[in-house]
Amino acid sequence: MSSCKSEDKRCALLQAALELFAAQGFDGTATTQIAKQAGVASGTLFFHFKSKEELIHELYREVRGRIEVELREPVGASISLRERLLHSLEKLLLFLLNNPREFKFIEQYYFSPFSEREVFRIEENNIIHHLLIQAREQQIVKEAPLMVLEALVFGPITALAKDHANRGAVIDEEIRRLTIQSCWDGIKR
Amino acid sequence: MSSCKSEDKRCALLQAALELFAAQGFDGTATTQIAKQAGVASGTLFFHFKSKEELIHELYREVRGRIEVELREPVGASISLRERLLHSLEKLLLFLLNNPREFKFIEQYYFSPFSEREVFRIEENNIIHHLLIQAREQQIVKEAPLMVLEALVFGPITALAKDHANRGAVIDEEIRRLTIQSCWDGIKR
DNA sequence: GAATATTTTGACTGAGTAGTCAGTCAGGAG
DNA sequence: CTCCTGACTGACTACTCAGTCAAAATATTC
Repeated sequence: MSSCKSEDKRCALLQAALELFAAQGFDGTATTQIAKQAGVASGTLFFHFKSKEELIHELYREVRGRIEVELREPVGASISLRERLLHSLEKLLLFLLNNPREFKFIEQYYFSPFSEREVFRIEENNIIHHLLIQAREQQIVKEAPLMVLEALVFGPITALAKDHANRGAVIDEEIRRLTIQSCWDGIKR
Repeated sequence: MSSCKSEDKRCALLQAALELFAAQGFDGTATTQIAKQAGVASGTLFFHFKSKEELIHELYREVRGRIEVELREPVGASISLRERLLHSLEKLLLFLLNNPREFKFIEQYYFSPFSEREVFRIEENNIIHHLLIQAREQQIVKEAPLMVLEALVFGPITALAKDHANRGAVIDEEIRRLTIQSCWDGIKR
């Protein structure tokens, strides 16, 4: 925090890793390449991170933190639960569309053997999770297991993000609106 | 088909590759390990497949073929379009739940750099794709881009399959029914 | 500004990998 | 019986890569 030089290099390494991992995958990206892209020597990576695996976990934590911040609701907004939920879903979708590298990295992390050690889901511990529970309690959405409700809202959103990140599909305002609205139609009572 | 000795080893290699890839990923699995698991010499893999990459493509084609067969509808079934669609979705979900290795392999393939060369989607060229188009023409589902309709049905299904394959979530009959029904609620007019 | 602590460097190591190739051997043809 | 074919073998090669380390550079303290 105080000394900037050191934090800068660490940051540059995480940034470079994110870009390369998204483009080439974890195993397709050598640590030397990450260092090169970050503009540091190959050994520096291992000063800041114990191993390549630790770098990946650390990067995951960092990205996940950014998503949580992104979804954080403005205080004092007293609109309806339904509105708040739809708004959060829209924000999540927008974030994933605007940050395809982050999305690709996270999907990769989720399917990698790492994720079995360090538990993960975009879904957990975020506002949408809690909004769904509340909405179910208040009987404005179906009385279904949380797993089902989450699949019904996160599934379509990640499907669109996948189309965009991996195939360059253009997802305009209209498509986003239609999808989010239909997610609601799927879960509402 | 006729000569068994040769086909057997090729088959054993594909089978071993599927298991190991699902458990350890493409890069986490050495060709020697695949050969060992298949009970053949390391060189045999390269007799049947030009390279590791070709083995992966071949395995993908094989798995995809099996899914297509699985989803093939019985002829002469003259139930409604809605029934046929829901039935196909249920069959897809069941297949992915019953074959987590196939699911993991396919997801991995989709996110790997390979898929950019050899185009892929579970979605394309299958019955569900065509049923959705028909249903939209007949105005029994929403007038939305196909991408949206597909996201709304494949998204939740793959989300559940993910929960099951990667986290061991138990997806019972009730959960399947609820999810498929809700997918319909999401797309119906 | 000397002494000490932190950070950075890049050549190096050793483990492991994809793919090769000279040779084995069962079985079919003549 | 002899020759041939081609699936199969496994030791081998050329190479890559994560991680190390001794020394240099830079920052901090007294």
